[in-house]
Amino acid sequence: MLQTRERKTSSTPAVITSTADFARYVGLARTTVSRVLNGQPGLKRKTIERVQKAMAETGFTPNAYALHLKGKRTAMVGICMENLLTPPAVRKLAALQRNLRDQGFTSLIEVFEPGAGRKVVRHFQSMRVEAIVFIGQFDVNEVASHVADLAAQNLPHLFIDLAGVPGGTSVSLDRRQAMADVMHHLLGLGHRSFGLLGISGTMRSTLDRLAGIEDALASVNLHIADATRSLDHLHVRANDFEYGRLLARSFAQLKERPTAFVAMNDEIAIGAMHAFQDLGFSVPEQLSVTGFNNQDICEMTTPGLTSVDQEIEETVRTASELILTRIGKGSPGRAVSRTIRPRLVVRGSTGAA
Amino acid sequence: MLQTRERKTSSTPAVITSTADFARYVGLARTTVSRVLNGQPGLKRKTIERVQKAMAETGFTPNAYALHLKGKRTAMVGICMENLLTPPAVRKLAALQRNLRDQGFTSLIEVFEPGAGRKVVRHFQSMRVEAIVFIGQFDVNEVASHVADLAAQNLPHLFIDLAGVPGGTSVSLDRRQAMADVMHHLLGLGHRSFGLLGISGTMRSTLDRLAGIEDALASVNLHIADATRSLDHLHVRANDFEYGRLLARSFAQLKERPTAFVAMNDEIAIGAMHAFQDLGFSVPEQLSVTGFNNQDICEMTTPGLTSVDQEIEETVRTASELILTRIGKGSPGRAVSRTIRPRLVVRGSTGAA
DNA sequence: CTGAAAGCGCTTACAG
DNA sequence: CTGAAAGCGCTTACAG
Repeated sequence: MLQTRERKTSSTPAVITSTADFARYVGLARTTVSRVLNGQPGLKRKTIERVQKAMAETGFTPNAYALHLKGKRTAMVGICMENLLTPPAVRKLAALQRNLRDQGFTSLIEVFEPGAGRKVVRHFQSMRVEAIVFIGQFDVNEVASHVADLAAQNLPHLFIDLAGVPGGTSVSLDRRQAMADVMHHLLGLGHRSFGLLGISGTMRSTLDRLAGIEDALASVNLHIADATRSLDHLHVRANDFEYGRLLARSFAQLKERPTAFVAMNDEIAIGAMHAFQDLGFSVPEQLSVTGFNNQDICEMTTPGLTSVDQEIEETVRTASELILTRIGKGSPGRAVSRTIRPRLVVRGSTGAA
Repeated sequence: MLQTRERKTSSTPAVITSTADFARYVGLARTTVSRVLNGQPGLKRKTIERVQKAMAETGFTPNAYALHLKGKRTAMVGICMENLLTPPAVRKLAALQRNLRDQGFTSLIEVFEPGAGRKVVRHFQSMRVEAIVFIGQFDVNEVASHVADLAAQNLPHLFIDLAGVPGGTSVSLDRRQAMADVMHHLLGLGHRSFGLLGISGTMRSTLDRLAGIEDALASVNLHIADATRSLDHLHVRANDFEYGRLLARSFAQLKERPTAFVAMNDEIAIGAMHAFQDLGFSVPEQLSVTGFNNQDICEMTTPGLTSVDQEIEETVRTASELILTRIGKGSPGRAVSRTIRPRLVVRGSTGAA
């Protein structure tokens, strides 16, 4: 009793780091304390209260490392992010983290840089996460080797937004369909010549988009090489708004200018639309512009920006269900690719050719 | 040897979960494997290679929980986020995570919901993080109790963007100065009547902003109650763009309309500016608008939006240095409040009254 | 309720 | 290089 008093009034009480210390502090056996901490039956209410009071006083928390060593589930999921700067990716992260937390899981979040991914995956494995989720675009070959590793470790994984990884399970927007929808909309308005803004490169998602554009053009007997034009090679992509602006200025100087511009994302589209407007072109009377992601800003431009909604809620809901089921089964299961249907949102930035 | 072969060719090899299993697989003693894993000297190159090959084959990772139980540092920092939806907060998170990772630390990221914060802090403690960083605005009283807890546990903490927590160490933008700068700019342009957009409530950061507004007005003998007007109570804040739009429409109906509008953030400012323009007001000829955060979009509106830059790089650099120093010392140190000087960026949305 | 013991997966001396 | 042993902080029977 006296000892306890002294501790409490001491200005720098020794920090309690183990149940042994803590049991001594409360004046109970380690075993008893452990039973209280784990809510086991057959304890006097007074004992329980004593322990709870002491926890509040000392701020003691049982060491998670010892707990999990003893076999308690880690209830952790590792999340590999392409980056934390792309708004739609962060929205997916936020939604996923909320879903996982609601089911009692903690998220370990790491940015997964090209080439340094192995380190992240290893770290997640050493933390004995119960699953790994990848959000964003990654190099398919690099990531395929991780998929094999994880399968060998019996660890479920899931790609959000990256389809086509051998052995990979994924939930992703049907970008091919999305671009076909955009193109059909523009073709229906009479456009036959298209400027592509930022849609280039070898990333899987870009190839999917180009395939969708090709599909739609083929349906009216146009060939993508004839009907589209890209000036992406002329500028460096840093700030997307600025990139869109630069691309638009270059397109404006072209002798045979496309009548419709299809952008990689909303930022590039808005940058381009503003640049065109500054140069005296009226949108959509003289030219049409489309974005991608349907962010809040699309409502804020004049005219509003036609864009594609990713249906993030549905994507993340599907992803959460999939991964939680697999965690529950304790097995990665077989590779599955779920596809989310995009939604074209038409606004004032697109009009008749 | 035969046994090893069998394992390797078996279609579902038993998952190796401990150094004991692994040592058996390689055909070495546990001690030897452990020494290789920890890069200790005095080992034959051939032995090292054997172990490395086996690691690649099996994907085995030593259990982090056992490592840390043995006394290895966790090298983890807990980050409590107000939310993952505010772009500047996420940018701070991204920068902080990068800085920490460069120093060998892993970030545990959790959203810290009002009232449920204790759970997050406890979880971080149980994971034996070496420090806890809070990013964003929180209830000062709630958070003050955690500060006391952490001090008792000898755990360093840091608030990014929340000053004024008793016992708290913080790095934060001088919002009072920021708003004084904005107001001096507008006063210099001849404005004497101001509409406040979204600057209301009892959060510390809001009080700081109002104090800055008051300071600037006092310098020209104006009283804040006379010179400013808020209509925040008339609308619900959900989508900030939309909120700005709604507020502007209400202000437009006022008989005595302010000539300058000072918004909580860029989104509200842009929403308001667009609404005013739609109603036929020209900006900045008939009225001025200012934002806050200086996001990329500020360059994208017509006219460009005058805004305040948070100097995120400097903020996060200061924060990283502070927290890493304290982790290094293994002690929370005494409460310190570092202040970051904001930078007013003047664009076309502000002009003479 | 107490107290002694075993064991989770590691590392680190220690003797061979 | 091997092998046996101790110990990190827990939980869980087990005997009292």
